[in-house]
Amino acid sequence: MARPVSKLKDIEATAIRLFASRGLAQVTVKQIAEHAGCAEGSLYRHYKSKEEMAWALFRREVERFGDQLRQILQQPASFSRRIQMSIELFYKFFDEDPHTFSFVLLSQHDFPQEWKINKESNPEFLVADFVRSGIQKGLIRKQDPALAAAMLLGLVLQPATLCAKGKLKGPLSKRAKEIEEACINVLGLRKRS
Amino acid sequence: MARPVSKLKDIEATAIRLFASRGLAQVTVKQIAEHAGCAEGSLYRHYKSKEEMAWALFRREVERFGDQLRQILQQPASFSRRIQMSIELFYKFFDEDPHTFSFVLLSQHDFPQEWKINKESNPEFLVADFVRSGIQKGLIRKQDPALAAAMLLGLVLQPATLCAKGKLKGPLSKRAKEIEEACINVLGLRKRS
DNA sequence: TGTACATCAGTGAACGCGCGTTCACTGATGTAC
DNA sequence: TGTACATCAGTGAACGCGCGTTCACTGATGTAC
Repeated sequence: MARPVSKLKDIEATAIRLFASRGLAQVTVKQIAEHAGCAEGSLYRHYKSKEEMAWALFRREVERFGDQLRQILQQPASFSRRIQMSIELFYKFFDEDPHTFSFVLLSQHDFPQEWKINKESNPEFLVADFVRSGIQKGLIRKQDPALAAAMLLGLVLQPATLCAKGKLKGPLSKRAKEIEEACINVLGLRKRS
Repeated sequence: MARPVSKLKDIEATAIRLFASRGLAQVTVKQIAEHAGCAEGSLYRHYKSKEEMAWALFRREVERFGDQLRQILQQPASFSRRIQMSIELFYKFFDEDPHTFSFVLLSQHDFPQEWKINKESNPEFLVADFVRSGIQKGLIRKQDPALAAAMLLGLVLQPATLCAKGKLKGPLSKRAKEIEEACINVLGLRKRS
């Protein structure tokens, strides 16, 4: 029999919600405790510091997404089909849990230690590898994989970011088709691949 | 005869440099003063607070860029030519003053008051208007202008952001050609326009 | 030209608030025997 | 089954550091007459 469920989940969910809406630096431990309905000290039963908690949450969520992205990109489906599924995955994540996704998108620049994320689970690396393999197999136009990956990321992330800030109307899943097409155009996908 | 040049320029340049490399919240007034070679109190001769200074610098730089972008987009040149010039402008700004540009790119999410930027000088609005006019004149594929503008921004900003973080090799101006092509593909520019 | 005053940027010690963090205590639960 | 002890999450008052900001003072320059 496990111990009764702790307040950890409440604290984490609250922190993510507040971080997403106000930004890391503008959220105090006191506020997290108040909104989560617990004492300020509780946070320190689970994390060494506020900073460590934020980083742990960020990393966990990026890797959770990255793991699923890797599975999709490694499937034996066609190139364009894998692009389609990736974008659908992305927007499913976003629409299902906008708070978490906003948190990740808006606070990425607060974590200089980002590179510590496992390479296998890092979306940036995964996309670059995917592009590289596409070029190598002659499926897409010859180009710099790093730059192409950056452009793809921008194409997908920027609408999501504006959505998170309330500047673009959701849900994002409605936009998947258009963005997918843009990705294919940018990569210069040859027909029938 | 004007008063001798104050330390204002030093303070601003130093602040921008530090903000760009460590992030707004991680930079203290003490550090700015030390690196600028003046007393902590000096900052308050020119700005009400650290926060106000950061916002003023951010706004000034965005509007400075926006003003030039507007001039380009309003020129009587062809649609694709205006895209080309816009991207060149963007990367010229970046390459000429990477600190300032990194500061703007990396700290955008720290300013919820961003909407206060004059509409005429706000790159986001300008791009959306440009797309709208292109659709109206039948020069590009019919599409949601807000989404298309978001994608264009992402296409241009993401490589710059990765560059600012040292994840993509510069100078960006070398990449202008490829990114320009991507923009044209995304918009679905009809031939001879 | 000289004198008196106003203005303003710079100084740096001092201040005090707000914040993240600590810690002694509590009570609930698991474990050993 | 009962008893004694260990473990652990939660509590909230207290702490103290670091930070942004203030303020009385200085000296340089501009202005009035």
